[in-house]
Amino acid sequence: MSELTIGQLAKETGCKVPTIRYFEKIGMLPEPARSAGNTRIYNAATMARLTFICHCRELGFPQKAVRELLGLVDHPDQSCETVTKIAATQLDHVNQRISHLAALKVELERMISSCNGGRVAQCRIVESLADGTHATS
Amino acid sequence: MSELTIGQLAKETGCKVPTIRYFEKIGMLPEPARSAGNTRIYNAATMARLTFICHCRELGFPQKAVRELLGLVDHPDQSCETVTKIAATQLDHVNQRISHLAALKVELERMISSCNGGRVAQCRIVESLADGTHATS
DNA sequence: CTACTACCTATAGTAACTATAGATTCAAGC
DNA sequence: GCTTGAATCTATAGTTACTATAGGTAGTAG
Repeated sequence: MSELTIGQLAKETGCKVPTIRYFEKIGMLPEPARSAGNTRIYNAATMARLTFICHCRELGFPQKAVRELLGLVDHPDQSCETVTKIAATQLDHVNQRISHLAALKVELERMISSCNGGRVAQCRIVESLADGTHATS
Repeated sequence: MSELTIGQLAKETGCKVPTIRYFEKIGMLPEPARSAGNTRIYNAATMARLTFICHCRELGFPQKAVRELLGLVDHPDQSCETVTKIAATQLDHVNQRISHLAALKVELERMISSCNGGRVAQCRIVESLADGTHATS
C-alpha cells in the first residue's frame, strides 16, 4: 500500500484534506503524481514528511522553523556549518520547551496529587512558569 | 517597582504592547487600574499571569488550553473532581509534547555530532519524528 | 446508468495575533 | 508655563496559518 489518495493520507496522518492541499500550495509538500482522472497520488516519503509537519505543528513550532527543519531534510549534503547552525538553534528551542514543560508537568502533578481534602489548597501554575518574576498572587 | 505601565510590562515579559491589550480585550488578562490620564497600570500578579500566558504561547498551547489552566489559577477552590480532570487532560498533552520533543532533541543532537566529514551523511529528522510510518526516502 | 462518495479548484471565513491611523498624555528641557 | 518627542489611548485594518464552503468532476457499487 505505497500509493495513497489524499483522503487515505489524511486518515493516516490525522491531517485534514484541505490542510494537505494547503501545504502543497505553500510549497511544504511536493506536488504529487496524478492519476488519469487528476486525483493526487502520494507515496510513503510524502507521508513521512507530512507526519513530521503535523508533529511539528502539534509541538507549536512556527512554520518558519518547520521549513528550516525540512530544509535539512531536503539538502542533507549541505555544509556542516549551515546544518549545525540551524540544528543548534532548533535544539536550543527544543531544550527550552522541554524545561518549561517539565515545570508545568510538576505543577499539574502536584495539583492532581494534592487533591485529598475535597478542595485544592492553592494553585501555583502561574508561578511555576513565571520564572524570573516575583509573583505575588 | 510594583506598578508598571504597559510599555514596561511589555519589556519585562517580551510580549508586545498591542498583544497585551488584545489579551485584556478577550478576557485573559483582567482590566487593570488606570492613572489619572487613563493609562493602564499593572501589578506584579498581572505580570506573572502574562508571563505564564507568553510561555504557554511559546509552548504552542492553544488558547483554550491556556484558558483552562488560568481557570485553575482563578478558581483554586473548585471541587477536586473538576481540577483533577482538567489538570490530568493537560498533563497528558504535556507528556505527549515532552516525548515528541525528546525525540526531536535526540535527532538534532545526532545531526550536530555526526558532522565530522564536512558534510552530514544523512538526515533522518523526518524519520525520527514520523513514528508509526515506514519512511522510504 | 444512477446514486453516492471522494476528489477537484477557487474563494470566503476564522483564530490569534500584529500593524496602522489619528488623537491624547506624560516627561524632559527651555 | 510651554514645547516637543516618546508613550499611551481607541478603533480598525491587515497578516498568518489554517479551515470551511460552493460548485463541479471522477470513481465505484448496485
